[in-house]
Amino acid sequence: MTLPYVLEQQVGFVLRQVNQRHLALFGEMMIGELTPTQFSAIVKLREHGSCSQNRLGRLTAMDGATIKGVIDRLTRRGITETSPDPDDARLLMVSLTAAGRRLAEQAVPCAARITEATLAPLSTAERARLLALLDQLR
Amino acid sequence: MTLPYVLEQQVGFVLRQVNQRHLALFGEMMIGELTPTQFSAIVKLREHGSCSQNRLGRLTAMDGATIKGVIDRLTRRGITETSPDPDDARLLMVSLTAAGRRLAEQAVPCAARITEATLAPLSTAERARLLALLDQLR
DNA sequence: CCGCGATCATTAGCATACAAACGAAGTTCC
DNA sequence: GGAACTTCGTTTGTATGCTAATGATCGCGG
Repeated sequence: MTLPYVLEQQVGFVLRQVNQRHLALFGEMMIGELTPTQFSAIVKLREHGSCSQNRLGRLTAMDGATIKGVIDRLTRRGITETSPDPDDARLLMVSLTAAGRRLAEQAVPCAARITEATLAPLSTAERARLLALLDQLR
Repeated sequence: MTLPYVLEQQVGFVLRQVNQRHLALFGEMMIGELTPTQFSAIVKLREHGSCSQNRLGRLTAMDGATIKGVIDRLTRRGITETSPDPDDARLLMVSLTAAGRRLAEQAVPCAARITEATLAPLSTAERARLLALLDQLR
């Protein structure tokens, strides 16, 4: 006797839907037309000051091809800027512009509200439990 | 005094990474070059026999534009086939081909193993807890 | 039976994501 | 000092996934 396969109870399917809801909330609530990945890059640049493009990708869990597209779009909008590293000709250093730093200041509290909205159905204890469980699957 | 904003502890960021890991496992372990969304469509067609394209999208949590691309690719590979509904000229009915049904039989147990691999770090009780928590955020 | 709103499929545009392949540039080891 | 390996950035191709617009069709109310 085999357990039935119920798509709606599979972790991958549920994960995709939870992610969809979070993405929708992010799209509604975030300022400056920032996407979650663009916001991640900005946060890490704010912490690290300046960073090579690939290293920024590792900090934000994006591969080289993906982070390049993200930085290209942010740079086109004047939020980030790039320059070659004088000591290592392979590296493309990325940093926030002044406008990017101003945007980051406003975006971080906004992102905190988005996290709150995403987790709204859960109590404080449940939120901690969820994060701890997800962390093991990372 | 404000809590610091730690990107790595935000539910959206963790969710994206867990999803990445699941997608990687899916890519390694699934047969027939099926992606998670393609597999979802196949499972639902197997349950429902035949289904309009948009309704299939609702069953699998994909919007009209996305499900169309998925079905186009499956049809191009001979896994699904489409036909107009004789009673409602707006509908495009989608169903599995014989090859699609054979593939579905093998893919479902494979998907069960992928779910198992994704949840491997958790105990049975933890898995149930995680699913219950995620379900509330759907 | 006619208009109006709803549904359906399609298309275009944008933004992730990953794999694979490439050349350029470092690093290590003999 | 040179070969082998690694890292980095880039490009190409494929697959989601969303929004918005479009046109066809359906159902309902008057």
